[in-house]
Amino acid sequence: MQPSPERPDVTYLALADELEAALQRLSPGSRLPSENALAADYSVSRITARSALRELEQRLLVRRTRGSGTFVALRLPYVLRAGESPSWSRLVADAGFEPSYEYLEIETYRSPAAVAHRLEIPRGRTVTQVVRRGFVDGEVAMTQTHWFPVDLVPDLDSHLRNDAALSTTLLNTYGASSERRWCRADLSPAPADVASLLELVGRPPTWRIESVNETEDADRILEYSVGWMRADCFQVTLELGQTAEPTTPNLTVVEGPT
Amino acid sequence: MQPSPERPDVTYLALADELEAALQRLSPGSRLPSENALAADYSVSRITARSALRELEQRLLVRRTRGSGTFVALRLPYVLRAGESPSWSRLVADAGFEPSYEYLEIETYRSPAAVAHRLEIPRGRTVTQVVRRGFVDGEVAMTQTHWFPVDLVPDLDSHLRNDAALSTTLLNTYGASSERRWCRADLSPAPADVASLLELVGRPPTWRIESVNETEDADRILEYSVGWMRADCFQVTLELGQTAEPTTPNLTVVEGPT
DNA sequence: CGTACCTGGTTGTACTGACAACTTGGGGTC
DNA sequence: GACCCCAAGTTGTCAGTACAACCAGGTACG
Repeated sequence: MQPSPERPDVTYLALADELEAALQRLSPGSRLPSENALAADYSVSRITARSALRELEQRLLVRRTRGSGTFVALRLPYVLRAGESPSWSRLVADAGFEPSYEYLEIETYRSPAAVAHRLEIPRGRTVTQVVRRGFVDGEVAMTQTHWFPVDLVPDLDSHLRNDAALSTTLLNTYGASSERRWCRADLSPAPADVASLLELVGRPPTWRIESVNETEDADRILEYSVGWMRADCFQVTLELGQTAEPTTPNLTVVEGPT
Repeated sequence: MQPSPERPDVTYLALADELEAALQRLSPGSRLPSENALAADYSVSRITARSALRELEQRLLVRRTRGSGTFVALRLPYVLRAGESPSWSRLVADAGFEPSYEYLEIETYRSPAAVAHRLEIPRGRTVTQVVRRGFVDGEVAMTQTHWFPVDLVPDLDSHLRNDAALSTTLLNTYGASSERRWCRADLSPAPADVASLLELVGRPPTWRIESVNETEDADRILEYSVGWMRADCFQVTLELGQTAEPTTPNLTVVEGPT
């Protein structure tokens, strides 16, 4: 019927492609028809409708929550580039959405060896560990664990109660502005505990971002953090060098020679 | 029974976790028991066994091929770092495996605007397009499309027939050594045509890597390429700055304060 | 007015069964 | 020896069914 490219002969993939096309007109957060409704509309079994929705979920286009429904995913761009240390809340706010945090734990204790090494402090020195979750528009999107040397940021606990934003707290309270010393990002299945925090069933791929920030004068390490971001919430892009503007032409489609 | 952490109460996830633990002892390429065998061994239905294997596939741990079986995935590290332009075949060879290429198309035609812009040549100038697939140990792992200005690399076609390795052809035939000017990587579902080349059913996550290489003297753009890599074949990592050695401690697991 | 409960709707899991599509290896034929 | 064909084994798809887990909104009750 449609001038669309060859639909696959597999029912659920054809349905997924059709739904994907229809998704373009919907705004993030919109609700899709239920599995039963789809099954009835397209005269397929619920199994097939489910498979199509799972395929869309794997394409990071929709987000499903049990008991509630299937919703168009909100996916924010997140570019990792040399020389830039973006603030997560600013990034979300710039995209026009409301960022918020939930602080799960703020504790001070003796640093384990791995953390001390990253912070470049003697092993056993006390550090403050902060575990938090970030929400975009009320939906869980990421979780981070930060470590700070206590002699640089004492009583972080009480300050965070007044001001939820970590970076502004650091700046206002301690005058500490952080620059990124290094960071590393990869895609790995979230460990079970992280998957639970991110409300992910199973262990689908998530972004793991590990970074070390130093003080503005590059004198000491201010912060070491490990974060996990839902791949269906962020379109993470890694850039090296001065790149051209991004375009997504169908370049791999062979164009006819002329 | 085991001192293992809390197994989920969901049957297929528990089975997936059990199989994942067992996978550690297997070498890449090994074959797992068939779905029917697993169903019988663990007294579950084939549906449940399938779900567990699909979960492992989503964790990028196994690779399944219809009619053949389920095999332990071979996942090579692929690090993107400033100042390094790794050759794909060397990377694979260094890991101790046999890289090989299949050249799908080598054609010369007038450059479309998007490509000309990347190559920094006037639009409509002739370019040579090379489409190839890369195999690791006989399994499809990636596909790339390259574009070259023809005045820099004329008759690429005939030279590639004698020497399948693109980079050595460039070096030996044209004396052209390439340095990376920039590159960009992100995770996106492969378009239908790419998914077909990579033998992926549906459109699971794949790495999209776009890069521009310049001549050694940084005088001109030698090559523009867009590649797609199977996420279950490569553990892509981006590193910015001088990073510490990678460790994967369970850092997000809250350690008791002392 | 606020809280607790219930109820309908939605997604998640699990089972059974059947057939399709594909791979691999063996055996037969030329 | 080379080639073709067939059969067994394996994964992929689709159907129907049932129940579990969870969410949200409305209702009843204190």
